[in-house]
Amino acid sequence: MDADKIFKALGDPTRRKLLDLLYARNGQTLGELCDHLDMARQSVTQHIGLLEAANLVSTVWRGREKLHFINPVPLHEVYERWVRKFERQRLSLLHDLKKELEGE
Amino acid sequence: MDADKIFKALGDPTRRKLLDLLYARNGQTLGELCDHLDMARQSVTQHIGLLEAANLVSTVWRGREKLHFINPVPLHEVYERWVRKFERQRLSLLHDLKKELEGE
DNA sequence: TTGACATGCAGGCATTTACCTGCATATAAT
DNA sequence: ATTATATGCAGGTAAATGCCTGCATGTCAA
Repeated sequence: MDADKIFKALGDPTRRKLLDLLYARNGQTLGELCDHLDMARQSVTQHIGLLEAANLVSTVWRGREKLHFINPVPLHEVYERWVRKFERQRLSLLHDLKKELEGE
Repeated sequence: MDADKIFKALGDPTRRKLLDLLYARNGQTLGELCDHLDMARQSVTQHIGLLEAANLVSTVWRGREKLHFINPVPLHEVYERWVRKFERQRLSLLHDLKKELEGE
């Protein structure tokens, strides 16, 4: 997994909205996705390009139409590497802070 | 939670390394963190500023030293909103793709 | 076969980002 | 008191980013 591409792809509201749009209905065409976004088609294409590069979206051509599908695998990998790892610290944080404030 | 700040904060290798450094030993000072990074102190300060803005790192002053602590809460919120939501689609993706390739 | 439709490609511009250097401030140590 | 240490603040630059417009290509439909 390429954490850099994944997080950068997710670090933009338009691209997160694209994921939500595909979550609502998977397999939409570029044009359909554009209908929900207030920007030029080419800008949407660029955003989708980053989502594809991060492997968050896969596409299939059907005639002249390009269909878009969510790929949730990278999200899960992000979870394994960047969320789960840090979860065990959740409860200890306050404790650490207090210790430090008391001069340890 | 501010997804934008969180993902943008995570979308940089230096900042992810900072989180890993703090995971290895929580409560490090700025100087200690700088020792592991090959860039000017001020650059590290800026990176930490973004991590703080995303609430991924909390700091405490002890005299002239600034101590840094991971806050894993935003990561968990990211998981709830951006990973868990999409997990149920994991198995259905291939099915969707095949359906589309067959002309639905 | 001609026109309409869905998309790609190339390039241009303004903003943001990631880095730097130089100087200032506050705390600790001698 | 004076010096050393830890950090902040201000500003400058090059590269990356996000948006656009104009034109090209390939597919469907009349």
